[in-house]
Amino acid sequence: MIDIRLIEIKPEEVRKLLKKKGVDAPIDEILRLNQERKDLIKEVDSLRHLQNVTSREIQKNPSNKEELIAQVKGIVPKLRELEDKLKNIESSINELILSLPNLPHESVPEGKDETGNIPIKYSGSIPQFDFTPKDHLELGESLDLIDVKRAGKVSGSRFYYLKRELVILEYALVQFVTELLVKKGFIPIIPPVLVMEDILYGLGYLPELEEQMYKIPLDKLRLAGTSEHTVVPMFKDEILDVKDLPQRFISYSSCFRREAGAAGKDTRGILRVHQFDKLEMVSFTLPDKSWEEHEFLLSIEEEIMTRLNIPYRVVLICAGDLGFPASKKYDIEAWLPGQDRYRETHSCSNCTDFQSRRLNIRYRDDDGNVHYVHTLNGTALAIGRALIAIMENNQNSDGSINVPEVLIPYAKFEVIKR
RNA sequence: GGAGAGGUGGCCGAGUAGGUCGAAGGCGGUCGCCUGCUAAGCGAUUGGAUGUGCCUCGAAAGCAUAUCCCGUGGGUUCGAAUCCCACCCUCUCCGCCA
Repeated sequence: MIDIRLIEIKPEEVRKLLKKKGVDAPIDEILRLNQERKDLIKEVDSLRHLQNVTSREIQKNPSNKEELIAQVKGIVPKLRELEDKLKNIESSINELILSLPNLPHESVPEGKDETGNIPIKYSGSIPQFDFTPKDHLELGESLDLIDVKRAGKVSGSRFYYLKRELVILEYALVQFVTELLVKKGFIPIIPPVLVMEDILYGLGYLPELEEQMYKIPLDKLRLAGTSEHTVVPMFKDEILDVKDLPQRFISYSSCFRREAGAAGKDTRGILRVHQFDKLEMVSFTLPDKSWEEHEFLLSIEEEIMTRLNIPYRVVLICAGDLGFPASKKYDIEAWLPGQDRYRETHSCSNCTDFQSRRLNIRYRDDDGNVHYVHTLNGTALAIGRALIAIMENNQNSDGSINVPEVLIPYAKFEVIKR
């Protein structure tokens, strides 16, 4: 959530930045309510003060008891009334502020939607085949690595069975990435995949992703769409020690997405599915270190792609296409020969203090003062899409697939063939 | 799922016939003193939120002051950590089970 003080001090700047994100913010309404709130607090506080003083007097001077009680009883209804009013105003303000997305960073380009995104870097060489490359499903089915048909029978569309070497390759990827990140100081973690709804409101993903998340109504729980949903809120309502920052996690979990509104889109294969496994990086940092951290997370994503030898490009996401809590975001898109184009495999966001403010995650600095941390998250590897990229980029004319060199020590085989 | 216990400050832990309790005591932390250094010892200090005033161009920080916070939300009362209700969570035992 945006700091209301920032709105007070620089209302026009906030308005402008939100406009960049395509949001027409009710700044004036917020300021008006906030003034009303402050006036009410003054009134309520002075009444309470009077009440407290009188109550103490009753205790000290029991002789005047009856009279004093009568006196206080006079102010109680008024106080109740003002308190209710204050509560209402506070929740109105809250509602308004919570509906505002995070402010975009100055380095974020203008733009309405994904057409405004800017590729800023290309890396790796696109493989040249002297045959028509197959897509991952064709490869996967002929090698008996992917079974979408039977999954449809059991779970419906957009589900799949991963089989044989592809399973081993998933384990290899998990180990490869986890080892790499642990070496860099990340704490490996396997989070719960079910989340309480309140937490998702705190993260700013509900109600935004209402349609996108699986719901378990009986228990008011949701299936996490990414482990960001469960790792970031770990420190809800906590005050961290400055010595523990930055704190970095590499999380491995299944992710669940309803893909509502994507009907008919990417229906082939396992590119867009309801359930997939993902390794996700989450960082908690000092406010003045988060931009540095953002670049650091991106650099790790690039390192992983480079070491897997997957051609990719980095895309800077424009203001209009940023997620609700993100102040700046990079995507990485891998080259997929089966589609003859780049497709998103990673994303990396700096959410600044937007989530920590909502979740009340703070740290105490060396002077003992308390501030909000910054939170960041980035895909280390989305297993399904990584497998697609590996299969399609490393295929041979006979339909076999070469295992990327870095994975061979983990997978213990070099080629997938029948 | 059945039965019971409990949720207090960074931690441990007092506090229920309602009244200066934001909260004893201990540990830990910080700062002093002592010491050649460390330990011990001695002394002091040690939560968060919100508002207002001073300060500032504003914010932050600082100082002062008021209000709120003893799992969460309501209620009773002049007054609640203490009484009542609802909810959440934790623990123990039994049952079931990957």
